[in-house]
Amino acid sequence: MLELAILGLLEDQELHGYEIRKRLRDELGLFANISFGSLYPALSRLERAGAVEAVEESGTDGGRAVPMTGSLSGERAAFRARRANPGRGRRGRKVYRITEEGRRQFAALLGSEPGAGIEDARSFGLRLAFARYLPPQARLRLLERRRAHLAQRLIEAQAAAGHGSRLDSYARSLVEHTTESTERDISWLDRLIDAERGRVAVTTIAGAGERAEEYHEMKGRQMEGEAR
Amino acid sequence: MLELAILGLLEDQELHGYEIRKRLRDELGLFANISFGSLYPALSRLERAGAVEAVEESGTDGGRAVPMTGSLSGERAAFRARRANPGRGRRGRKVYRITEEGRRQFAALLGSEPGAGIEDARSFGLRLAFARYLPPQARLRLLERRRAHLAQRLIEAQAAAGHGSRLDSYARSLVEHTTESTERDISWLDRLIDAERGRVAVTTIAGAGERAEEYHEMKGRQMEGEAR
DNA sequence: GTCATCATGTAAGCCGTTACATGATTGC
DNA sequence: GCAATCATGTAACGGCTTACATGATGAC
Repeated sequence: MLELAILGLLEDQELHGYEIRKRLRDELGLFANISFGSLYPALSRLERAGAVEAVEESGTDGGRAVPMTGSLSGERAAFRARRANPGRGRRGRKVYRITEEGRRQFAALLGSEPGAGIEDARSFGLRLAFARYLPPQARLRLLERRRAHLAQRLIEAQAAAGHGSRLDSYARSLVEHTTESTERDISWLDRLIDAERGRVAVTTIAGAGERAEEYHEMKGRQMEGEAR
Repeated sequence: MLELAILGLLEDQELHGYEIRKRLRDELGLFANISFGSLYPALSRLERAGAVEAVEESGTDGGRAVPMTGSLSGERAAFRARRANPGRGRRGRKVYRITEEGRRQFAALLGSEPGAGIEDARSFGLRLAFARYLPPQARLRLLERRRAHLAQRLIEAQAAAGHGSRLDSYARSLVEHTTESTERDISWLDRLIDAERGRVAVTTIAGAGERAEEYHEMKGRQMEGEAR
């Protein structure tokens, strides 16, 4: 799961560990503050598995550069200090890039159905956040599976509320609020599913089936207006 | 955490493991289907720690009885089969009752602030579900802490959304939906906090401070209309 | 008598945490 | 120079999961 998140962020640009943590927290809101004790070992595992590699920081390396901190003097100092120490620009900072093997692993992780098991909110959120790397049909399946799961939970909750279950006001308030949230989640998913079905129809008509590895990447690059 | 949930359910009535699992899933909606591999070891730990004890099933034991399955012939068979085998009525079913020590541990667990750490949704939900066993002031603190936590997350999310963070439509939809949900959670908490402040004011005027061990228990029993 | 369900348990392992330890960079 | 923050890592452990194993009860 964490590895999926890391690979997903690295698909987009090169990053170092500390920055990955920040993105996960601030940008996606998933893994509210993942701990370093998870993050760094995960990066090591990925590196050993050949999914990522340490790279020279910034420069003319073709990929998107590591974001600057905003301090001019600091960046100059970093430039001065940079040596031929793989992945260690600005001494101590280890920048990772995803490999081809890593992209394969990412696609596999992203596409794999969590075998009827957990299917929890975090796992879904993570997959949705990276949905642009999923083929349209898989995207639709992801949304529909989540919808079905929530609808099921709703049914069970209503069944339990029906027979007996004398709860005090606190527990009742909690259950009711949870139910409302779930209903809103389902409406939201319905909207996403609708939008997605439209897209799938268009794609199918155009003749492009479930084949390619990346989707809407062009669009993504355009949105950023970055040199390439 | 699981132990808190178990003790909380047992505060109310005697139960066996399988039934505890069902309650957690159907009634509270927390721990969607806790696994037996967690549940039974947890019960064993609690028993070893003297927090719970196996008891004779149903009969005239003073506590609330284990719920019947609804099958008359089955219940008669269970009665016939019952022997002096601690906690094993209906052969194979092990019914637990909370002890005085268990009540102390429960109060301690319930009241303890999760040291600035996780403070996650599940932990809060669990504590709220058992809020009636908390002194009014502690109840208020629980709600306010949760509110503060969510408000903080909201601020951080907005800060991140402000500078940069070009997300694609999927990630953006996820972030926006999450933000809306958080805002709704906060409104809900505000309502609970308002209601609670009223109660605290009344209690304080009446002269009852933060002392007793159980609250609104009378009310709870009345609501159920059960023989005692 | 047989099948679904109820019921309890053990073993291995995953995925994450906290606590600890270290050092570079940068603002003041 | 000193503190705050950035940055990387290790060790121990916590809590829950899956998979496996077993057996009783109850409906038909």
